[in-house]
Amino acid sequence: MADREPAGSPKAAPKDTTSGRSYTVGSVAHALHLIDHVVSGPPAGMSLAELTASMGLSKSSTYALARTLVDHGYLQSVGQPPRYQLGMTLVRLGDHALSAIPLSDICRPVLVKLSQETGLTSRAAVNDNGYPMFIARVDAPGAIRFHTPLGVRELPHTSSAGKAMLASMPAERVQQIIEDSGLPARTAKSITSLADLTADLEVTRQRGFAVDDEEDDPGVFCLGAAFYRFGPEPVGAVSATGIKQDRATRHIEALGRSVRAAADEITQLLTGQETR
Amino acid sequence: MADREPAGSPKAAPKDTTSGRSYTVGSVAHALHLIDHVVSGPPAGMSLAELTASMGLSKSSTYALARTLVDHGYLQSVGQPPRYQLGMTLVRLGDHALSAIPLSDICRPVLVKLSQETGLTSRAAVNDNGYPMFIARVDAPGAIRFHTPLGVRELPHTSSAGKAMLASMPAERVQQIIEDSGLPARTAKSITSLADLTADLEVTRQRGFAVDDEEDDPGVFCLGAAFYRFGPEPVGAVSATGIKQDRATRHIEALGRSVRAAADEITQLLTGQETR
DNA sequence: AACAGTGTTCTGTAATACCGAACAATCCGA
DNA sequence: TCGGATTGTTCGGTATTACAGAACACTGTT
Repeated sequence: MADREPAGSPKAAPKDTTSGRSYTVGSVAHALHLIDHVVSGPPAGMSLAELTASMGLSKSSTYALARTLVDHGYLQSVGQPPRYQLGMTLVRLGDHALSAIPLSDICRPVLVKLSQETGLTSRAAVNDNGYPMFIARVDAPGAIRFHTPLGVRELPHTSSAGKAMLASMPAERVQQIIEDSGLPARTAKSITSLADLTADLEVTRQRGFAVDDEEDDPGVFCLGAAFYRFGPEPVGAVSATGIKQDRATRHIEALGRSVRAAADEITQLLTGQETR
Repeated sequence: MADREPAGSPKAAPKDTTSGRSYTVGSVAHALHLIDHVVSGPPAGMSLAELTASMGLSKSSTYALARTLVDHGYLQSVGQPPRYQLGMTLVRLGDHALSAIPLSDICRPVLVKLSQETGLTSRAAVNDNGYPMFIARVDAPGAIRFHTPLGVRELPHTSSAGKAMLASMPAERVQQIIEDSGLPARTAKSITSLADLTADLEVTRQRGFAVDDEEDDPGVFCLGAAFYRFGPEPVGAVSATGIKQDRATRHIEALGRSVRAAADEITQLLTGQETR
């Protein structure tokens, strides 16, 4: 998020070489921002005019950037007048990047089973310095599609996967992680004090799984459990997500046991056989 | 495919402003090529020195490009000395791009069933001007992992998905597609003449599914069937992939019926309910 | 220790990414 | 049917900056 220009001044800061240089290529940064804007734009895609407005660059420059990205398949322009949306190259690269994480392949069949058992959307995350970074998702057959994209990190203290991982870490490490992330409130129910968090983690340990009761998203309910390979530091966590009102999320104990079992199965797969 | 430079001349063409300008941003193109090199490099990642060698740029320029990509999560540098590999942003973007294609969500459960029935890796592709562009993949539980990334196009005449789609197109349209793609031989068994292709498509029509018998990859066997929405022009195709020698690929008729049934089921889902 | 590799930082300059304006091609409502 | 407003595309000129090259820091090896 710490970026160069908030697209405020049209002429850009002329001499920002104050102290330390940044060693980044400006036009490339512009291009990647362009992609970001397409992502956060409407699904139908964005017109050049819209992109130009959001970029803070001239029309012709935006055009050249978009052309370059289209030429390489990072964007595709559909229709006439063209609307820019994400291209197939990104699908290819994302798939490739995912396949480099053997964990995602290992987790997927387990998640399929978990979703069948619970009727919920189940996901797996790797431990990214205390943050859960999601690398696999399996939607339940009839379930509502959640907006839970892969490749994103959630907060350690508001997600069930995050709390599941924190619960099996020493208090010192938890504090270190929270110092980095802070305890921002995502909803009214979010945990915002270290004392509350440690209490919640203690409950989590005794219960065997973590609960996120509308702490990250209003109306969304999550259960999570961590899995391991060697020491107590968790490798990652699985989570099951549902709507709070659904009857499927009533029997928390039973669902929690399923999540716990799924995590244990992944632990088994990781420690039993060699990953490679 | 029509690209600027095959990275041949190290200094690039200095004055290519001969007739028509290209309207592309050079440094962005460099950055995307850098990503390409990381993709085709070893899974462990590439060092800066290796990248510099493959890029035809100076070390410092390559460094600046890599830094920029790392800053945005397109690459990640692991270890010390750093090795560059694909980053999580690409996972996020790829997932986002895929989710913009509703077909992929519709196909996945059908493919799961198909893989369970056949024990093969099953995939779904959309019709991209006659080329099959793969948007979903489900590996069979115990199956060998094929190198079949999503987001890539296969050739119309060497893939079972491609031939399945061609088989339900008028001869005129087939010819038009083949004029674009040509009939390059991927293996010794590949079809290389239009006469052979039309004969094969006729067999495909009568059989109800397409067969790729080591025509795209030596030792790899594929069955495919197209699915539809409105007219006869297919929307896409499903395919099941296996190793030629496996006993699983013996009973071609039975497997073909499963593939055919899966495709029909998708057609049903597409025509029955509204996609959106 | 000296060396042969790395990756990182620095400076000048030539190239080019950017802007602004003009052009073309649509889609409106009048 | 016609303007008029909006879109996308093309075109020079100039100031910015992306680039090369060399110097620096760092690590492991002979």
